[in-house]
Amino acid sequence: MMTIGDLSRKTGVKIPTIRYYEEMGLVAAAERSEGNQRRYGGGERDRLAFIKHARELGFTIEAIRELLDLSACPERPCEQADRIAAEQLRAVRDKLAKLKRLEQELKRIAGHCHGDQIRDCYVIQALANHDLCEHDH
Amino acid sequence: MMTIGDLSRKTGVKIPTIRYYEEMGLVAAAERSEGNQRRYGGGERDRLAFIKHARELGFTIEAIRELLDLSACPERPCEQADRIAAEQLRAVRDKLAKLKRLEQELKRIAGHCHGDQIRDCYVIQALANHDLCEHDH
DNA sequence: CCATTTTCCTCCAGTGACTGGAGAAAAGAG
DNA sequence: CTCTTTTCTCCAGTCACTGGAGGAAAATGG
Repeated sequence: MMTIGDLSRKTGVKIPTIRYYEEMGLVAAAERSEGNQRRYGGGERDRLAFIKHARELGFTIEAIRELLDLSACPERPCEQADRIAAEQLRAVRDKLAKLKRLEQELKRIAGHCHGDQIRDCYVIQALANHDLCEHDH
Repeated sequence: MMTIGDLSRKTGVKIPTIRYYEEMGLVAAAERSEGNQRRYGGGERDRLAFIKHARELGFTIEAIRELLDLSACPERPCEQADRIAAEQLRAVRDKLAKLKRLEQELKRIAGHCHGDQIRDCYVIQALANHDLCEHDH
């Protein structure tokens, strides 16, 4: 049996975060030692690793909850899991598209300033006047 | 003089957000009518448009505060403004790089599932086993 | 066995940038 | 004057943590 510190070191998930996941119901309330300290087995380590991986891929807590519920039912169809992953891919692509537009605009704005003083600063001017932008955002 | 609702419609910034910006000190505390309602002039509209534009480009409130302070000093050098914009560009590029990696991995994971049941679902398996990933994230 | 250090417990507040609801007061229209 | 719309303040919630305070349990060293 591991302490919460052991589990934290093994998974790279911070201790308060583990407790937070417990509070959110992503991991079951842990067994306790005589002195009321949490004790974990290998199953919890795997579950936490799953959660960490999903978080790194940007899944929300809610999506992870669904994925964990699904993974407990091996005989169910995997449509829903595929749907959740596809949805996350779409969300990431949306963000990517937005960020690419921002990058373009910022690159233009940041590389465009040839003034010395704020008076002539293109950064300030571009922010003050939306018409100086090439694309909308 | 505009009411807060007029200002909101003209700039596209929601009323509670305008009040929030006032609380944060991005816009000065507005003049008030006899009945204690906020009243705005064209200067505030321009300032709010500046803030909105900067937020759309992802600048933090703190960065915007600095940019606004700078824009009030036309004779100062514009190095700092350029630095803030360059820093934001860097932040956006960092996020872009991370998201691109996520996109790759999610695309691979989401497009890889040929099972019918959760038992064989690649999405679930990939999340459970980090070794199935091509890159780190 | 005891002292010290490390780890753990719970509770609570803060992050960033808003967002929205409750309840009351002011403004505008007819 | 009434009715509706808008505004006011205050406060709580969002998301996913993060960290501090104050105290108890566990591990380590002698």
